[in-house]
Amino acid sequence: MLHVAEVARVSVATVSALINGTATVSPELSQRIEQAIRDIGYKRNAIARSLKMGTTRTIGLTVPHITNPFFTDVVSVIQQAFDRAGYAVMLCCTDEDLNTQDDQIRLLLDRMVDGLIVARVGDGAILKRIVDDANVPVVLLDRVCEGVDTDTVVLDNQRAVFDAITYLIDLGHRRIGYISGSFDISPMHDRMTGYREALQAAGLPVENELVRFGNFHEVDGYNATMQLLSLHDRPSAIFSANNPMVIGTMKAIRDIGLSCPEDISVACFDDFPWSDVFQPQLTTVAQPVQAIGEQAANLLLDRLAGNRDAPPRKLALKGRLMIRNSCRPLGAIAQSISA
Amino acid sequence: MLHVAEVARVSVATVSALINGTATVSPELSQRIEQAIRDIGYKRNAIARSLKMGTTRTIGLTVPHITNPFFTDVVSVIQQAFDRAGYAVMLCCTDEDLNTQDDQIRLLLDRMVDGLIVARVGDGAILKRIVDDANVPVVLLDRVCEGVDTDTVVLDNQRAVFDAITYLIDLGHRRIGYISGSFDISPMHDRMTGYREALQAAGLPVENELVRFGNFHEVDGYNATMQLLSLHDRPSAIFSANNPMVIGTMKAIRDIGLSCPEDISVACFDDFPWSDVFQPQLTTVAQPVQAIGEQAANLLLDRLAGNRDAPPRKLALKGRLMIRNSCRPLGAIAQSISA
DNA sequence: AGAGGGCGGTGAAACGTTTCGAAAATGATG
DNA sequence: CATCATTTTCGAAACGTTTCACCGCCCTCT
Repeated sequence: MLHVAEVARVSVATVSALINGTATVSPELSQRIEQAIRDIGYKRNAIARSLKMGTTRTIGLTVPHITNPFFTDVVSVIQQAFDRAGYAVMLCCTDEDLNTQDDQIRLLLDRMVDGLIVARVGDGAILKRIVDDANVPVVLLDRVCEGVDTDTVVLDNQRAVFDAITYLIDLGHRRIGYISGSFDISPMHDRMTGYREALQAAGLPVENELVRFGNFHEVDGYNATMQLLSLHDRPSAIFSANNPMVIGTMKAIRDIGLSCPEDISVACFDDFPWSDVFQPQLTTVAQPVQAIGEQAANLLLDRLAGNRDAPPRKLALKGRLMIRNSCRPLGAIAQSISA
Repeated sequence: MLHVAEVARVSVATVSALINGTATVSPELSQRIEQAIRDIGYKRNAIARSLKMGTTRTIGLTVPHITNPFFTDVVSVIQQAFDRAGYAVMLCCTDEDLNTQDDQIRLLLDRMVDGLIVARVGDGAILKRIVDDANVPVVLLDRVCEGVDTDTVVLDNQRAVFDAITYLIDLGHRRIGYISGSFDISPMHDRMTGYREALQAAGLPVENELVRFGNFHEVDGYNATMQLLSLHDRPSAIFSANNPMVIGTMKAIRDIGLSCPEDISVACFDDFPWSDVFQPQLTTVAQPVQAIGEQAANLLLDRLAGNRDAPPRKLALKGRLMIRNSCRPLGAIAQSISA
């Protein structure tokens, strides 16, 4: 900029004024400056600008796994939204690990991101502290966090699973296996509650042996399913509370020599692009990923636009049960249908 | 830092020296400074540091679509690699659009990223100019670029498709439909060449009506497949040169009332996590995503470590044909198998 | 005892912007 | 033509670091 100013024979203040339109500069000087900018190929240094302005026009986004199709889609939507608004987004994957998450949030905060969208991992205590003394707006995505009172976008997980399990019950299933992720994130807790309540509402017992826990990965779903299928009285249906784990479920079913839906019905959380192309077409709870991503982006953009003092806004969106052919009717229901 | 210096009754230079370990500071002062840092909750401002140092420890990464599972995986691997090295990564999705790509690369360059990994889109001319006058190392991913002479990691696309088509031919297929993305990116060109050469090597004609072009999206695959299937003499197999398009292919096959592999065989580029769980299990060309991501990261990290003058390095990795059950033997071969 | 060499510490310049108050130029008015 | 108001331009400080040249000080060696 100094160089431009010299070539155009003006002061740097004038160049800055022209570039930012913060003051009127005469046509004559404008032209000289613009010419100089072109000649030199000048590009404004956003780092220096950020230092002075105290804003980077960059936000941080952390998700547990980008390969989980839910997060893939949400990241994609959020990236587009901020791109439109002229923001860059720094992406971090925490790999469901608490320490990694802390490090990454600190990394982002160090770099003076203007805001943060976090699909958090683990206990919220550390996150709360980090967020409190960093003075940037934060929106929590997918997972609420006790004690962190900030904008939030989540799914109504309890209701969504309630509906899915009720659907299975209506099909005649009585023993329904349930594979959960660990309880330290809210959706897993809420989904489990939905499972329990659906059973109770139908007068069915909640049996501990039918509930298994895994760490969100395919292999966990595989192991959990193996355990469920080797029960003395095995379930006739399995619901997996997350998407990567259901792959393990399907592989376990295959490896044990059973088939879906003939021998066992399967449903899971999170839709994916291939779900209605291959057999079996998986019955899933689809999250409104577009809406979730957009709402999260909007909440943050609104804060960034200056609306700092509004009370925290909590959005809970509705999931949608996508009924396909991976769950079959059982018992009396099946007979009345085939009759 | 000024504040810390005051509280610890030392100069800022000493604080800086301690934090960075660039000079020895006496145990006494060290302790006072560390205490002050804790008391105040001081965090070094990475922006000011970047301005002074001329490095941001941030890299830019642009991909056409993060929802394409190939790019999802590669992004994930790259993110992890740079995370380990203490770099942040800014992610941009260009949506296969040239202008978007230009804007985003400029955005990244403005923000003074230390390096760039680009899965480019469209013609390389503008990219070349942008990259030339920005003075940062660039590695090209997945797609080479005429005239831009820089580090590159690609797949040996021609060979990979050659093998896949040859496999179909060996199964007895003679009329093989081919759905390509547009030719302005190198992989599509090379894959097409592989298709042609495989046919020629087998003494088969390359028929124009069997080759269709799309714009990488599911809907393009759908339309192209519809066209292929309504040919007077329709192909017995279809190869899709990209992954999202094959979803369209499968939907078109279903909608037209055919089934795979009984009526038509299907294979495609890019493996995905569900490919061997559902029916049909798709035969795919798997790219070594882990290696591709790591190599790209390593090339860039090496440049960032100071190795600026080494001549451009071009890596071509091998794909792997994952044979599953979406392609069936035909004619004499089928009979000899069933005999 | 004086010279030389490390060591620990500091002041101040520099990175490339934005911005504020003041100065200069211009135009309008009496 | 002097005065005032308005518009345009500018100088310099500031943002929060790093770094370089320099300065005491103490130790060691002749």
